[in-house]
Amino acid sequence: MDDIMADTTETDRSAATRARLMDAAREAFAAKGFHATTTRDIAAAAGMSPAALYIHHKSKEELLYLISKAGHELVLQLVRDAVASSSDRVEQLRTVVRSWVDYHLRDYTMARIVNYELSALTPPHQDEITALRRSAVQEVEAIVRAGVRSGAFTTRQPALATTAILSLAVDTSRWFPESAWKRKQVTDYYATLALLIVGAKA
Amino acid sequence: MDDIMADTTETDRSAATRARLMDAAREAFAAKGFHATTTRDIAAAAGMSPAALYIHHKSKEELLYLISKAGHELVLQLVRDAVASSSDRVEQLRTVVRSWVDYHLRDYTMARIVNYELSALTPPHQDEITALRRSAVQEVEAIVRAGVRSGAFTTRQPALATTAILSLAVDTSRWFPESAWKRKQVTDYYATLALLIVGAKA
DNA sequence: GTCTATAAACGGATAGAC
DNA sequence: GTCTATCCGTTTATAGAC
Repeated sequence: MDDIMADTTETDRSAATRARLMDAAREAFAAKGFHATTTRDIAAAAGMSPAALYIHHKSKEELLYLISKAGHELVLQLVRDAVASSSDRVEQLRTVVRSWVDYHLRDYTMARIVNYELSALTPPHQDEITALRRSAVQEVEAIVRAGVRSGAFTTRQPALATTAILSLAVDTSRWFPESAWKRKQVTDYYATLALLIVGAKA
Repeated sequence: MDDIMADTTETDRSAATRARLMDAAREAFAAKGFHATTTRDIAAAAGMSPAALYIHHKSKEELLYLISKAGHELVLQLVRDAVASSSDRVEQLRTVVRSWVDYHLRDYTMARIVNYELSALTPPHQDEITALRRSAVQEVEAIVRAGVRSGAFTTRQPALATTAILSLAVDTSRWFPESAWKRKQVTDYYATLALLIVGAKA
């Protein structure tokens, strides 16, 4: 009993420390970029010595990889949830854009890493993350194409339309925190624009 | 005469070398980011030793600054040319979007630096570049607002519409070179989308 | 698990010969 | 103006005490 409790406590503590380091790394990578961030920055922000970082993570790049992977998995999940939430293409697209944009605004530090730090990953990690990313994009494109087939959307450029819609969402993480707009305002507007772009029937 | 010719030749040579270094730096910064690029990378790509770089440029950051400034001035010029090209708001917006997008696709290495390496500039340089950038954005927003006033556009969100249109253009520099689309296809499509976003009368 | 200390390599920038 | 050689601060990561 004591052993089990002790183990659980240890595991929780360890997980908490790992998470603290990931949070610190995420903030720093988002603010200055991966290469401009030092392990000293991350360790200091997490309240520990640079050496302690290496007990919990193999390298600085591993931190980036874990953050990027978590962020991409979140996006993928959010897209799949949106698809599952309705069988109506208009509703699916509206939901996916609302979720994607809201996520980029709410969690713009993670979004910046997801969108702009891919090239700092090692090639194997880059490949893995790129595959996740492609899956998410293709789920959105599938909604658009299905809507076109069913007659719900009228765009003659489903692939380019998808790229445009996702560009709107992606780019928010670049400018958002400095702008005066509220999250809801941007989310609502971009969901409307997405339907306009695909030519959703009124 | 000899002196004048000699001076002119020297100046030309020097300018050419400076340009070669800026080209090399632009490619490297665009591919890997400012902080991941070393002065050795730049010098090697320009075919000279690391030390030679410092005869032509004060620092690595100065190279970034010169590239970013040139890129922003080009954008500003292109926006002003578009405004001057017509008094019709629809035509102005169509032209500015076409130029902006085409520039981002044609010169995506410069565009990446313009869009994504601002935080690597020194604070004074960052301030200067940000002012240039704001000017360009405001010129576009002025077109949209003028169009709304004249009844040519119907959007009720001119500022957000401008942000959306520019986001489409900006984000192309992130994904373009890897995609299969041709420049003209993207340029035409995005000019059409811009008019759709502002609600241009058919 | 965390620390201090440090190894080992890197990177921006300069010195001085040519 | 360009090179080779190098200075010297910084950075990632590890060693070893506690």
